[in-house]
Amino acid sequence: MVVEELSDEAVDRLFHALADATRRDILRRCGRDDLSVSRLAEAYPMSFAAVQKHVAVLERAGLVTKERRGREQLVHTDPEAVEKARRALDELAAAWLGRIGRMAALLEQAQEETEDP
Amino acid sequence: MVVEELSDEAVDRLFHALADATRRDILRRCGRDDLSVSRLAEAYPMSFAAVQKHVAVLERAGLVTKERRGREQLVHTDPEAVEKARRALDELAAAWLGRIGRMAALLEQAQEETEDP
DNA sequence: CTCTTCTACAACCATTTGGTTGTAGGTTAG
DNA sequence: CTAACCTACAACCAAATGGTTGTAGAAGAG
Repeated sequence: MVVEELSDEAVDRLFHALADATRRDILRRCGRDDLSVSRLAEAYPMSFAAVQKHVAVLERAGLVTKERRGREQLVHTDPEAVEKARRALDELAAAWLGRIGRMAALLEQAQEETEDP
Repeated sequence: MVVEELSDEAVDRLFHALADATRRDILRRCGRDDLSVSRLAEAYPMSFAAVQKHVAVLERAGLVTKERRGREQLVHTDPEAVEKARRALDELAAAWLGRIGRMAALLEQAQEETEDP
């Protein structure tokens, strides 16, 4: 897997897509099972078209892909997507917590005990 | 620090706040050094009031806090904020990547889960 | 005290977002 | 073939976003 640099716009789209409870729920559902858009739409108190738009936002952010299966379009969450988001967070953290030397270790080891001054 | 559960609205605010390049840059700058709002405003091609609004968004999301210092208001990023965002991502990942065994190992290795229900 | 600086906040405006309905095009079932 | 189903997309609307300017209040500097 290639470690692609994420542009500002890509990070914008990523976090924007994640900033909505319905879209996060779609990610969860389509992570467990690939679902068609209309199957998804049954789960939410909104129109089919609205769900279609949410899926489009997720797709533009690279969080899901669609695959034609007959007359249905199956949505499935990209397993690498979470890594992209995590990497974006890590880059931010590396920059903004640079003054706390401890963060370097935190990044390598991901997380450890977080309480000492 | 207690591991607080993040409400849907809190996660919304978190990711929404992160979905803007100017705000991410503010986080970086105020991670290296606490800066007053007007000092920050000098760095961006927009008005003081606009920067003030960005800081307010970050503050509502819990990513920064403001501390009065004389007539200035120093902004500094909350070192725990990145952990909150990371935890939100981890919870999402745990739910949506449950079917991919590989991810479980990654999560365990990346973050020692310190909860017992 | 007076002047300047820093901040807060209201009012306003253009654009985007999140929702709706409606229409049209493919694809499968009978 | 015809009917039913799934999807794509346009047009529209209310509300939120991201920006502006302007006014007013606190706090330091001189």
